[in-house]
Amino acid sequence: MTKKERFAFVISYFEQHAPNAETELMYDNPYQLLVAVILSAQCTDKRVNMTTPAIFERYPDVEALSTATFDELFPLIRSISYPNNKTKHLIGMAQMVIDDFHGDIPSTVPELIKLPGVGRKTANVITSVVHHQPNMAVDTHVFRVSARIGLTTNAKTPLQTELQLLKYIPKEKVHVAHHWLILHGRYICVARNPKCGECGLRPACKYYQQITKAQ
DNA sequence: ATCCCGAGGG
DNA sequence: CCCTCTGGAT
Repeated sequence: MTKKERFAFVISYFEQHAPNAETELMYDNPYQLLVAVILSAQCTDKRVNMTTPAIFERYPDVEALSTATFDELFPLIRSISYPNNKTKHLIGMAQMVIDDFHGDIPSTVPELIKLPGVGRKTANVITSVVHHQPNMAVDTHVFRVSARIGLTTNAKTPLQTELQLLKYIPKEKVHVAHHWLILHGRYICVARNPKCGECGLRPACKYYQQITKAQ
């Protein structure tokens, strides 16, 4: 099976059997999405969603967040990963948006990456979800699932995965493909003991071919 | 013990 | 390239 055929199978499969999410990041606007994605690093969506309502109530917009103090915000973030870093990042992000971007959340990857706490993955999520730009955010799920299936070969960094995926996924499908891979990784192609028995991608999956061949 | 929609710094 | 940050679920 060529790589092109593999991509075609995966895209076709997901178009007919789109995975549905049990929990997803909650947000009502770009500001809330940016905060939620910054908080989501090495943390489940469910846990992020437990913290964001209080944050959005206390800091309803980026200007309010820019005036927050560390001691005020920290307790609201205390129960998720890296609360120290994330508290500093959120306040720094809000201040930079106010000072350097006139209070508007930037809409391009190079601008977003300048914000504290915002790396390539987060920038790709914002531009993809909010502005429908054909950018592929590569998180731990997309990285693992793509490698297992064989959509990527020898990808050692998220950037390599991103570039290899963009080469074969039509631009208009990048956004939805990102979501497919995330959800597939979260519920089926999990890191430990992937549920190959429930996976419809078996005919196109390199990992499944290997483990069945080894029997 | 390993993983979760990573980022920043060396 | 590496390391550190660092809480909760499984």
